[in-house]
Amino acid sequence: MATAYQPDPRPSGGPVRHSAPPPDGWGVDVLKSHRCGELRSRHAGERVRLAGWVHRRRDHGGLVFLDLRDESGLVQIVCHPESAPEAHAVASTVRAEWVVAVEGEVQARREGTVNEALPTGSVEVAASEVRVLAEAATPPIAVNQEAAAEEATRLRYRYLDLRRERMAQNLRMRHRVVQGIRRYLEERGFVEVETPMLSAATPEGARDYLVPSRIHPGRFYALPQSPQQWKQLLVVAGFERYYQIARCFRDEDLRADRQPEFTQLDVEMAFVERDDVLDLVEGLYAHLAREVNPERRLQAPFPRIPYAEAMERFGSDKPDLRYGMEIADLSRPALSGELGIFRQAVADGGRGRGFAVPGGADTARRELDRLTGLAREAGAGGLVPVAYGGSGPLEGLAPEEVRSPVARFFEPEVLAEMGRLCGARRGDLLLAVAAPDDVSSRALDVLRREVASTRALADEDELAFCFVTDFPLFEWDAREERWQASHHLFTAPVEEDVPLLESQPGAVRSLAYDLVCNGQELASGSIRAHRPEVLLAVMGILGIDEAQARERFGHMLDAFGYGAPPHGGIAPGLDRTVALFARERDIREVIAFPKTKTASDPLTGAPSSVDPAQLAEVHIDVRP
RNA sequence: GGCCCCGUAGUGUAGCGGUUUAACACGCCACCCUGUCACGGUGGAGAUCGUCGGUUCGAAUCCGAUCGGGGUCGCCA
Repeated sequence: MATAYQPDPRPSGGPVRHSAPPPDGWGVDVLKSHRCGELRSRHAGERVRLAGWVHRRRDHGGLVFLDLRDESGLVQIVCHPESAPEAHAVASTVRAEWVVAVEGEVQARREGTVNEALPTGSVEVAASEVRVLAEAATPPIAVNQEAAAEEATRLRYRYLDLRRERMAQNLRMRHRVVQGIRRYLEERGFVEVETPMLSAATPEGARDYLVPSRIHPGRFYALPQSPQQWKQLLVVAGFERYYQIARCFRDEDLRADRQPEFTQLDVEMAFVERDDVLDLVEGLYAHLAREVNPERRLQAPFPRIPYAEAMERFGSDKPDLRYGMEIADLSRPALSGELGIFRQAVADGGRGRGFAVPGGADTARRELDRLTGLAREAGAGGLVPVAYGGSGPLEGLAPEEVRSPVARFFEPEVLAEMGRLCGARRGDLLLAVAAPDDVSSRALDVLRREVASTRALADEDELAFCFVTDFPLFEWDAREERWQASHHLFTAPVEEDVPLLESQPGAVRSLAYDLVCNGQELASGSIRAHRPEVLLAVMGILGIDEAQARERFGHMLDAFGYGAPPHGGIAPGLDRTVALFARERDIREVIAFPKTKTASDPLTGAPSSVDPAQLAEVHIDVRP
């Protein structure tokens, strides 16, 4: 498929709208007495001055209609050849996207000519004067319709793309979300503090964007991947409730939900425990959803699901809770059959696990093959489908009522028991795999999401938030054969697991948590290890001895030595949050000037080559 | 970095070895049109098919390289 601009999936909302229309005269100045979109029947008889872009022209030879568009919306201008010949003559020459000023009288439209689809549709402005303020070349992408356009074209002419209703609405949505965040946090005593963009490179985590130093030959600043250390230092400095809407940079490959620069709502709080942070974020998102997405359903309080439970029930640490299909352990009934794969899996420390697809019994063979392929790609040896015929509960299942390639290995009652464990009824389809837990989780997660997607089980009008908690503190990096911090290295372990630090690092739970909505991770955070001895113990597991710790994190350890309050925080991704509320699946649709897949900007040409003299100043030789 | 998809008038697509003078829609230009609102009607202009190279009697069409855009795995919280 071409990489085309997808049609806007949302119901068409007419012209650009504001949550609260501004009062009359908001935009009063020399050129404009009113804004196009605010004119209503009550303005009939008023003389107005308007200015904006020609959205569309309808030339009847005699009469000419202009749809005039400004930030507030559209209004129809009518130009009569008899009563205003000069205005009519100018109107006959204007083209789409020309900028014009109009003076005229607001008139109620006569009966039968009212346009119900337009907020201003009950009136029109009879022009006495039309002035051209700027002509416009024919735009390479149509501003007045939601037509497809190549991503590169959209970005090269982003200023035109942003004139279109969808993008204009998305950026206004972003503004409203940001304002909502600021108001919410302001009411709760948070202080917004800026932190440096030029800081020190860190070997951990993502690749840094580097900035060469002119004053220090051979040295580099790094753009922040996040203000992590700064925010903790601010808390140590006595700012008990800090936040920042911070730009972050990561030099990694791009995705629909990843840009090289992106925005985080960075939050840190002193004297808090995990639930204080979660309560705050829950309140914030419930507040934002009510404000910008009042039409969508939301369940509060948000479920708080430990990581282990999320993996067990959904095979994922970012479960989509909008549909059921929870995973069940099928090992016990599976072992009573003759099928070798289940016995083998259990003998190897794995299990038989599966879930039921409601109404899936009629799934075609071809589709089952495709799902099997997906399970294999995820590492499973195969997929065991069981289709239960008829309707009603799974009692008294006859052999001919079960359709499965493995039916002959099991008594019908055993297959029924497997179905019951997944909550299946007749008419449903059981999908099961036999594998180690990490493999079955991965495979069943893929299948769950695939089935939900093909069967359209996820309700787009629902916002199913949840928190996932108690992540493992470490994860094993098989390639480098060492433990890595699964969140980041300042994350505190769960207190009761501290004794396990030495003996079983993999079993230590952390006070890290994620905010998840509709299967997407929106935020990540943790309570921090603020006691130097715990921090050093954690670093020890990560292979950082005290000397190295002093070398690299001495400033943090020093700071924590001068009276660090217990603290923690979270960092929601703003771009993802806005995309969620704007019902967009690509964060590029909610960023004014995003980068392409190859991290370049077709509008400005960045990244560009620079003058050799400029390079010499920062002591850089570029290899040919 | 690996794999996959796409690149044809301004825009989006069709054409996928030879009756193609490269088609269609929107847009654009001209003329007509006094109640339209995705106005309507008639006519017209506009493309060496991303670029370079190869195969072939013949290439938009097949092959290779390259550039650009997108997806995905790795990477990334």
